[in-house]
Amino acid sequence: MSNPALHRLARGADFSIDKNGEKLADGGDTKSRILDAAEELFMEHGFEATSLRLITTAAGVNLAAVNYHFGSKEELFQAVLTRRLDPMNRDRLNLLTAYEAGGSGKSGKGALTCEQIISAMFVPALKLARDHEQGGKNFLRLLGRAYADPAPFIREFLSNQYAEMIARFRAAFARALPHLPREEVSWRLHFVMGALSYTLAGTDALKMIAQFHPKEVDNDELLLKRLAPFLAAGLRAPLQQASDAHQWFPET
Amino acid sequence: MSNPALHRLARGADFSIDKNGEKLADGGDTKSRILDAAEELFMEHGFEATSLRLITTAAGVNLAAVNYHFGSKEELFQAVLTRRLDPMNRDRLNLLTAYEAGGSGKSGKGALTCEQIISAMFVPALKLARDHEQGGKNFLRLLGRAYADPAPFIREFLSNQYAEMIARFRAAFARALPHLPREEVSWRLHFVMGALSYTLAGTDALKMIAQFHPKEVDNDELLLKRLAPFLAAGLRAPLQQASDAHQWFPET
DNA sequence: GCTCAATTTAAACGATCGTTTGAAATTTCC
DNA sequence: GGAAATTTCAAACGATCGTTTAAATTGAGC
Repeated sequence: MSNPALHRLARGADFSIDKNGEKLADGGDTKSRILDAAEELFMEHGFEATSLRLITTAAGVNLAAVNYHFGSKEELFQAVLTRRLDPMNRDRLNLLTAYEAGGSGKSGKGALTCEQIISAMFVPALKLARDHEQGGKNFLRLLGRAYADPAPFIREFLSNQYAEMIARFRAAFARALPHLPREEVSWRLHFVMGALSYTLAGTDALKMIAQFHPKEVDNDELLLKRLAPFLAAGLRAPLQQASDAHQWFPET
Repeated sequence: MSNPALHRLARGADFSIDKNGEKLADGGDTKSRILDAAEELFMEHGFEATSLRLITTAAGVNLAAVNYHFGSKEELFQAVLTRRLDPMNRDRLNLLTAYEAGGSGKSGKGALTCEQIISAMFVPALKLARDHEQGGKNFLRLLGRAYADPAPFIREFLSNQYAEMIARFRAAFARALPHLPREEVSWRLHFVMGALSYTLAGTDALKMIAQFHPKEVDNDELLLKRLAPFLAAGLRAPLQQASDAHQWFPET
């Protein structure tokens, strides 16, 4: 076997705490411990500023374990994202399919409402924010930051991961908003995804604005329940005519 | 003089191209050349992934010039942000003051419309996107990415830079939307700033969605003219009642 | 119990990082 | 034009990075 990255066959061992109980190493096998520690540290410091030594120390494993089990630091980062992003986007597609099969849309035959489509996007993210005790919320913030990361391998990875979901949701919004040109629908979908990812990632910037209500800062559920009506109203905004553009910005 | 970082008194030399015309070193003195190169490279690769050797080579200056003129890599990054962010936010405040002095608001005595407030936020950003031949657009993308950067010194710097502007615009929105609770206004302002920063930063993610119209991708003016009506509609959305929350998300 | 593959371990690799140093070059001021 | 201050320069600093190596340890199958 020349490629050590191919040795990743799980053995099934499920030990718990470290033998001397020193570190905060989580339960599970080596790969899971690395993924859990990397998820939290990548979220906290970003990809470039998080060293493999920091991750392996927090996970209570040897430094070489990352390259043995995942191949490289970049592949570890992709594995951290895939572990939760893949099921979340699959849930989104399944939810959208279920809504479309129900056929209770109000804006045309077979078309869903904007509220239903937004719900299909947000509910799986909300499930991630609630279900896991701490891993889910860490991941949502990590995902929001990955969206803004300039590293080419991250951008390409996310493009591939989201391609199918984007296509399906753009088509759904186009049916829900038949009066809008296709490109306007694309732009508004972009705004929705941008606001969602930024909101989930921006816990720190949030304190700056909602400084009087710090108790809500880490409540992702309330956050999404405020964001969804905001975005639904934006999606239904009347199309801006070229002759009205002057009301927004001065000429030249 | 014990502190070399205090030697930053401009001499006023304004030479142009490198003596052998090799690099793409911009005109101006050493400090300006460093700032220009750093602005572009920080935008392209992010803070951590951009080395001082890359910056100084692109600027055509010696490696030690950064530490001599700015003190450290972090102080250089803050100088890059301050150079354009400070005038932009001052323009925003002046524009808001001018609108308030005009007193042509429609939603109450002395209150501005959401369109006017959004215009005061967007026009200075739009000016930056148009006026400078390439530096302004580079900076807007850099700023959007700085918003999502987890580095503590970046987050603290931005909080201080934006504190005054946030307070003024929150008060303006609160007067324009008197029926909304103060905390709801804070949330919606957060959504507006998030969508703006994400939109200005996300040129790459944008290609993923608006794939059929790549000619518009780098047209920040058209982008903001589509985003502003979207956000104005969101700001005016009716307040979500607690009894209506079930329409968005399932219970438990 | 032995074998062999899978995993873990300690140690080191070469490369690159931000920063510092002291001397050389340049500019400023009188 | 000479003295002093400022800026540039080549070189090196110690530290840390991701990755690799080879030996030690572990576990499963016969």
